[in-house]
Amino acid sequence: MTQETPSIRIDLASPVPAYQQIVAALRALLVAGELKPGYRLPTVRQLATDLGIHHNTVAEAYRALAAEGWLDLRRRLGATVLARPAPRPGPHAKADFARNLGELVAKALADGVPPASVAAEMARLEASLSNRDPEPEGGRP
Amino acid sequence: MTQETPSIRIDLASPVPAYQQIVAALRALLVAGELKPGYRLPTVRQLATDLGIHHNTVAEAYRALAAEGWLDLRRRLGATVLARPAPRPGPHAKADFARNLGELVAKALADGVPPASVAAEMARLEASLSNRDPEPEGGRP
DNA sequence: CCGGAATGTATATTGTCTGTGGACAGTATA
DNA sequence: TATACTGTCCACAGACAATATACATTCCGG
Repeated sequence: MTQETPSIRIDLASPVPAYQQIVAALRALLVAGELKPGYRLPTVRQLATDLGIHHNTVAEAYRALAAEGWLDLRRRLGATVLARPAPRPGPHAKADFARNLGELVAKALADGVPPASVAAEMARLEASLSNRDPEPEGGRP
Repeated sequence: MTQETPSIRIDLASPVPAYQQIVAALRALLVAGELKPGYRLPTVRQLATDLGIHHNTVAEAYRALAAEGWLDLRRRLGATVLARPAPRPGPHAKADFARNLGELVAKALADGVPPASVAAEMARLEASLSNRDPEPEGGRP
């Protein structure tokens, strides 16, 4: 096929809903620029078969991403990645991130992950934040 | 009163369950060492009143923390913070943290939080990770 | 020693959410 | 135009969250 399917993995045993896992995983790829505007995602039935879930569950994830402005959903055309300008942050966006980050780190430490590993992972992400393309050029057809 | 109540805030409108918010918030305080062994947490009814929820919801959060080894629950005595050794990390602990961290950062960027702010918050936490007490000494009665 | 109050626990109930099944509607292609 | 493919809608079963209510246990005052 002309474009490789984005490698998504979800954990059906996890308490976090499947469609939310799909949203989080795809959004990470979108933010990272691995899914550029114009990209065509797999059909809901195709991705559902790959993940072993119902196509309606994938459809709900796609709808959530479309509501965020990432995707354009059309019948027969599938899901197309849009060029999405970064929105103005809401009043709580930064504070919410800080709180969730603190709780996530606390959870990792409580699970026994060495503090050095936690710090290293954050430092790795910081580095990748510096190398961000400020304006990704449009993909070619 | 002799010991200040830990300041916990939960968002009843959030889709994440209230008892999980309590668990995450208290665990962050426990990991940070702000709640030392011997500390007595508010009673389930007291904290429930403060948060505007049912006392059974707080009790469920306390039970979850007790199952993790953080608290000792006894009738009439309330919840007492225990000295909890860091467990050996499970096989997926580190990888799970890395994945969740990446998705959390992607969410923040998608919400419009400036990459510099995201990096700064992570750097701030890294610094606090260096200043950790390797072995907190037992509190005195 | 006893009784009441305080506190965590157990059970039942109600509403919400998640995932699925199946039918429907729209669109590109032959 | 006919057909196959694709996203959408509606209804249902099961699980989960939060509550109401009653109970069991423990401390304290007399």
